[in-house]
Amino acid sequence: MNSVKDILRSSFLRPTKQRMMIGELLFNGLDKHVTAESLYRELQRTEQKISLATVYNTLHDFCEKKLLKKVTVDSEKVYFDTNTNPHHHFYSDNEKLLIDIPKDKIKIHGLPKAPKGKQIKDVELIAHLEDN
Amino acid sequence: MNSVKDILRSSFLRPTKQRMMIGELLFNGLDKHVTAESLYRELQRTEQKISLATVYNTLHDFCEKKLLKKVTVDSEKVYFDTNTNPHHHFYSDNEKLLIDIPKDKIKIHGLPKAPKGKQIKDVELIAHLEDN
DNA sequence: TCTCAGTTTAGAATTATTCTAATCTATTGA
DNA sequence: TCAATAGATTAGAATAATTCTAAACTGAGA
Repeated sequence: MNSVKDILRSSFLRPTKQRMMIGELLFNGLDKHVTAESLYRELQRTEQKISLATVYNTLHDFCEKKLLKKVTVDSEKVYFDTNTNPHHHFYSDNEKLLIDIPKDKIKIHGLPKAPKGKQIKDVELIAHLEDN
Repeated sequence: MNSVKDILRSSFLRPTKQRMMIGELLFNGLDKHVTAESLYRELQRTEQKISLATVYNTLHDFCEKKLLKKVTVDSEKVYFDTNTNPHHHFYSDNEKLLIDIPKDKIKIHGLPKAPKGKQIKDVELIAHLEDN
């Protein structure tokens, strides 16, 4: 089985109560987009209280270990995506809502090569939505 | 001639000293990427002092009038792009540097249609760079 | 069980940005 | 040209997301 404890272990993160709690919420198989704030609020409802600082620390630790992907689509806050495979997003600026677009749907042609001394690390495509 | 004063007038913005100064710096024909902070620093060097609040106000006003385009690539700060035509970007996360990619270079195929009730307003592609 | 490096925490600090309320000024109509 | 006023500018306070700090805590190996 691929328990949260195993996930943490294989990323060399000590499976502390707090990390376990956060892991349970995030790694249940479904793709999720959370912010530090939204996750913190969700955690508040449980009995085990976790500080906001720990939520930030944990999200960053998970990111470093590639268990999460940081998504910057809105200057107001940072989203963390449990889908770490390459893929793209719809984003509704109004509702602050992120929706995944599977990578294989989209084909990008003609990307120029990176400037000297650089290489392309990641291509991010965001289709901004508006109401119609 | 297409002076800054004319640009402001045709956007129904009163050509005040401050807006003129900022316009002179931004609309000299070259594509520029600025942040409120970088523009403020640039303005500090001139004799006419402008407050940071005015820089923010002006950038937002220019944005509303489509004289600038807001670019969100980094959660730390917001960039404003004098190139308001559709186009894409390279972004070096290390150096915090934005580089334009002309739109016609890149072809995007297979974009799914927007969710019900929504339409695509704008497609933004960011190729993140790393050193090699 | 003991120890300690790694974690968590509250609260302070920082940073970008927005707000507020007072002051100033570009425009317009007389 | 001038006075009135709507729109702009400003300093500084306020806000919000995030990071930092230093002290207290804890999981895991000896």
